[in-house]
Amino acid sequence: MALRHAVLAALLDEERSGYQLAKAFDVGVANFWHALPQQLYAELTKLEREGLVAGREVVQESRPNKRVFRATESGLTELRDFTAAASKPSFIRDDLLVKVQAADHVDAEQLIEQLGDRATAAAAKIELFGALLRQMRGDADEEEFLRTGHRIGPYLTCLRGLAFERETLDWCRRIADVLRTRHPSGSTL
Amino acid sequence: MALRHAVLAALLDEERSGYQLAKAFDVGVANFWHALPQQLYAELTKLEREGLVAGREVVQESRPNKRVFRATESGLTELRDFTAAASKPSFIRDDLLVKVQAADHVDAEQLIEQLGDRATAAAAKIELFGALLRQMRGDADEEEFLRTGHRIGPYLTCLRGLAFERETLDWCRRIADVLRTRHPSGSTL
DNA sequence: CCAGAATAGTCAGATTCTTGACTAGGGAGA
DNA sequence: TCTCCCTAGTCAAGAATCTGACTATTCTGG
Repeated sequence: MALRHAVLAALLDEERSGYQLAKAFDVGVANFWHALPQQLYAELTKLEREGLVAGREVVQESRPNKRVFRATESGLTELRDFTAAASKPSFIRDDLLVKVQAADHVDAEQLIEQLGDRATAAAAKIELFGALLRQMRGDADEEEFLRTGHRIGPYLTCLRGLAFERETLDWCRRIADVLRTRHPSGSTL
Repeated sequence: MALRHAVLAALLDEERSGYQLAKAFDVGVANFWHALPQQLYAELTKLEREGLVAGREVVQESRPNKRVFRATESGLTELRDFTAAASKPSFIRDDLLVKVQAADHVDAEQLIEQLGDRATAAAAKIELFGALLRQMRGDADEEEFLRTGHRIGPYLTCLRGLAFERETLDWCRRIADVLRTRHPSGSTL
């Protein structure tokens, strides 16, 4: 039941359309939750029916009209209740880790390649999150922004995303090194 | 479809019962995949029907009998095919991050408390993973173990788990500090 | 002695998430 | 001009996951 709360959290500070949400919740961007467009449109429909978000039609020229949503007072109440309740523990679920778990039994070169792909993706996210953070804090430095800034929630989750991707990048490189040392297969030094 | 591969990966090196798997895939322990007992028993049934794992009854005294499983040759092939295919990108999905995203709109003290809870859990996992790593590498130091060790797959995923939990712990503390600075509410310094 | 935890599973039902397709108009590049 | 991508959504079906309950036996702590 947390998708709805993630959506509410995203609609607190600004109005967004389902399409905009879909882009924010995309795998390549999301820093606090991930979901597919279909889930988001469905959830918005439910949230609106329950009065937790309010929608508004925006007529546009030269592109399709859209409906934008904002969290209502009762949406905020719902989110506060959610915050008051215990958080579920987070856990790891990652294809790549499964492959590494089986590292001693599978093709090392394939694994190294996949670690490289993941590293590339992580590097892209690091760039993205770095830019996002700079944009959010504006002229202030981080300490100052976090002390006095206006809206720090998104900044804090973005910091988490950044740390996570950095960790991913380091780990991928380290593991690839270990595997290369054990299997000097390519011999293309 | 990755649960089956996670199970196969767990049954490569040693026989395990569903019950043992269930404990290894528990939220508090899992370092490469998480699943509930029900899922694991169901998956084992399917895997055995498809010949990817082989089960064997073990009669026990003073406790219920059990069935232990091991990956078969065709299970290993399946896992190799899985390794050859591209990995799905990993993503974040965490209640606590949703709450932090909404930090500017919810009760700071509750948030700080939850960050503390998560930090405690992370510290416990750090202990656990540290002990696991020491046990796996035995007398060797890490570099040596990773160069010459026998089975490094589980070690590598455990390293990832450890790094992740350390990152979680640091982040929780940092965010709690930030929130305390902005809301010197308790005034119980 | 009795309660509760650990071992070792099973079943049904609901919810959530993913896959894949489909509509429709406008702008940009080859 | 033709095609592809972007905006902005919708629908259906299936797979994966979670909630919650239920059966047995044995060992352990109070």
